Amino acid sequence: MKEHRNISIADQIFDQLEREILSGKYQRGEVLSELRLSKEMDVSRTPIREALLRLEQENILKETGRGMEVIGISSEDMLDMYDIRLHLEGEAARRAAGNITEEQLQELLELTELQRYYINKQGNRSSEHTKNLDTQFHELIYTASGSKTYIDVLTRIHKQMTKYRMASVSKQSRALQSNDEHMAIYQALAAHDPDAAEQAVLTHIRNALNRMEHMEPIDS
Amino acid sequence: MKEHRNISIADQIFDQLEREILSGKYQRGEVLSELRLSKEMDVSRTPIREALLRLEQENILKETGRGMEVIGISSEDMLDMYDIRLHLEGEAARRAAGNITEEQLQELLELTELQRYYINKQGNRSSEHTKNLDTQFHELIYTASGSKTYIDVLTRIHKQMTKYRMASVSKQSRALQSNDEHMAIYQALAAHDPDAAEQAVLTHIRNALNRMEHMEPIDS
DNA sequence: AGCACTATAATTGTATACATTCATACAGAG
DNA sequence: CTCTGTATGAATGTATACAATTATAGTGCT
Repeated sequence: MKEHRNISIADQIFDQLEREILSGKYQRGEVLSELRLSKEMDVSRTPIREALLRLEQENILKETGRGMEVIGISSEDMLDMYDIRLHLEGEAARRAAGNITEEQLQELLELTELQRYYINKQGNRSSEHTKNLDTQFHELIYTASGSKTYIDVLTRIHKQMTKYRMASVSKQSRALQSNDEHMAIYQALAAHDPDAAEQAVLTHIRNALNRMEHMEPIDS
Repeated sequence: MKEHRNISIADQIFDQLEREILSGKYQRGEVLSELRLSKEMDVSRTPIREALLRLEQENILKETGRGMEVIGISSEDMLDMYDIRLHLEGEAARRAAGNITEEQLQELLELTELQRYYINKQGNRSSEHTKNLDTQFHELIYTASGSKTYIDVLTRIHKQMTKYRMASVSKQSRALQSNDEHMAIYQALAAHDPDAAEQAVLTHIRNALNRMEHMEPIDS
């Protein structure tokens, strides 16, 4: 089953810009101009414009009248997003427990183990890898829920949260705790136990919220 | 306080297309071509393309490889959306009960009474008016919740549901029951009672779900 | 020195031209 | 009659040209 659409330049630019914004290359408040980006990337304004438009719809950029500004997410917004995840992600996990395939379970386990490896390694971009793996872990569970609507809503929210979390440092001990929780989620899903999966996910989100509230944002 | 952005042609086309799709002018499965639309509306492809792109991001259109197809929402998707609303809209109502202004309450009451008028009138476009007022009613409550995140998530979902609901006929008796429930929600909000507001909203959604499951889709 | 006005530069919004892909229909051969 | 190949048309994707708005800096006047 092949995709019916080739990867366009606009798609690639969208992915690239999203990565660069979420990873902090473009700081909060910075204004991106179409012309500047098109010169930097050596393409015309058209695909750049398309990519910026999509990023605006994802609440990652905001139109200001003279360019697209990298959105700042307030800590209040962040709390709301955790709140919504607490209301939705347990149900998504319940569904995933019933639907997840052996192949998906295998991938979930690999993501978890790889994340642990990077946390222990403590290398240069280790923190970035750790967070990317966290995103892949949760989005895989959303996918396994089998519900297009749940996938859409939760993926959008998780992306926005990533942008905020990227701008913070986290201690190794907390990262290890989070990784343990991922393993617990994996085991509940591997046992196809909806109740256990729901509880493991809710515990993980509550703890993540707690960890965030005790984190110091970096200056940069 | 004026907006910093003028209403562009692309914005207008986006609004117009969304209305036309949600109201059923373009049927599910129909493919919209940029060139055709640009001729019909006598503008260039550029703003058309931008509008279609935004509609795609709202899950109202889908890229097919040879045009944008009007998305069909399955009854399964519809159930998921009700499910998510049951998980989120109670909390939004709780918050609204605390934040809603007198002016918003006044508007809520007017929307409710106007809706009752149209239901009783049973005119030509009465059903369309009724549903538009329903949308305005719920979106006003989302706004009153004061949370950008709740507003975004719930508004998106409610829009998609509207598209489905527009394609169904509903009996006058059920419309009146729904309107009664709106009035109950209004009264709970007017009393600034979070518990009552949550319960009234949850009851309304459960009943709406029930009403939908007993509805006959029109053929057209 | 300060203020106002003008000119310029930068930016988005829109139109249009060009490239490319893909489906479809038609014609010709077997 | 069927299959295949080609040509044509329609659609998107991209580049570029043009219009209009706005911020900013500079200059001249008081």
